Amino acid sequence: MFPSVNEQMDLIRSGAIDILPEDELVKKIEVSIKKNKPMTIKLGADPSRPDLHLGHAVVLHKMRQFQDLGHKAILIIGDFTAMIGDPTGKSKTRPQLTLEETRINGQSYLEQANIILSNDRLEVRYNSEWLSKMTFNDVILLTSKYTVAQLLERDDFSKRFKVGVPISVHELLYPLAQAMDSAAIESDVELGGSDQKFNLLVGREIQKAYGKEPQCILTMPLLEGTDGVEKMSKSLDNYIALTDTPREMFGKVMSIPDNMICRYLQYAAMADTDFVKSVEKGLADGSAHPRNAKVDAAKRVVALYHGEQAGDDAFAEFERIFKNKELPDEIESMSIEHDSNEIGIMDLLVKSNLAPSKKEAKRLIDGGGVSVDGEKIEEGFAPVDISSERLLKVGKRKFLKVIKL
RNA sequence: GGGCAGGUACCGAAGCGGUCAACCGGGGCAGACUGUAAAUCUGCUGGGCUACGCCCUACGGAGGUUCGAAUCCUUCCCUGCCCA
Repeated sequence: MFPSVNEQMDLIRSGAIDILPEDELVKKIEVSIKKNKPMTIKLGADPSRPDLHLGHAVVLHKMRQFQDLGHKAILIIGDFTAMIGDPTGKSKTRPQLTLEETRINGQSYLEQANIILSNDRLEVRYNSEWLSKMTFNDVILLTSKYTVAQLLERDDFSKRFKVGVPISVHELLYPLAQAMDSAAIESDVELGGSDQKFNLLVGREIQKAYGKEPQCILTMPLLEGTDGVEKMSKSLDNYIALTDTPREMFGKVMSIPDNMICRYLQYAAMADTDFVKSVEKGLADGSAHPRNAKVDAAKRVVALYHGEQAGDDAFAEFERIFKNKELPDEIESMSIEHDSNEIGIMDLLVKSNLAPSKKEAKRLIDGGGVSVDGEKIEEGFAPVDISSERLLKVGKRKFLKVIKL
């Protein structure tokens, strides 16, 4: 039924940062094989940000591997915890979501996660199921199992504490709430990003405190965003969404710094380890050209989510636009409402949402970034005749066809 | 409850009566170049106005002093530290 322990461990180890404790995991797998019973793998999902990106995908792919090995995936949608507000991030208090909103977001999360996960052996649970039922007594009981000092061990808590950035009590409770999830579903393994290590380990302790078998934890690296420095996140706008179009995906991968190529090959394109190593070597000794390596990585990422053909097409399009400075295949069009046939270029840019304000439009024009039908606009008040279709270009990659409605 | 230090644009951080739409850094955007939406260099980075000038809104909130405030005073809110 199940692959051998070694086979399983090889796959499980690939790309992981920490597996704690590893020998315990080996034992769990042995038992699983002996009893022919799948392990329960937990992954918590935060439904406050409904757009999944390649950063989330790293751990989802790991989950998929467990599924492929025959184990059972449980996706916990943190609808309850999202209602309280996520503590990660600084002093900003997140807007509280209603239960309804979290459900909608949770649904959207699920749809996107399904791009990667298999539908077999997948269970979805909402943590309000058990967390919302807890009484204050239950909370006291839970919080008595852990100490302030233990909670302050968490890196970001201790840093914030030291520097004097406020920490609200409910934020301290967050790891405990998440740990409750593990106790509730009796997970064997919990997956997460490396920043989750602390929370995952709390899960172990709380499971023990509630008389359950403690879970093992597995952390995956946090993929850097397209800037190559900060971790990928929506708020930093350095992310590649799972639902990005092939063209966007390709372009965004091409925008990563060269030193991120191998990292992306491994964790964004999910290329196998040997291949990544060979590219690494090639780049180091100069036998591989960074641009070509990056193009290859970009193609692979697009292929992973849109198919191989899409990868090739995206490459062709990229060459056309950026190397040959030609026009993209398809350009969106927009009808503009206006009284007369002529409209000032600044107004046109604002109306077509290519600039947020006329000031900004002016800056773009002054900077030489605006052209109409291929001709650079030099003057802010230049009139544009929109009785027939015009091609607007702003910057290197914003194209829009406009015509009077 | 008491004492102290703070709250400035997307973030960090100067400014402490006029020359402040606010130094500087990061980020973002645009340009040049190129091997790419890499790297490097340059410019821009509140809003309105046919506009290299004028006007409006902005420095936690509300009042006040002043010809004039982000800068001084009062009060309120928020945060951190120390003491209880």
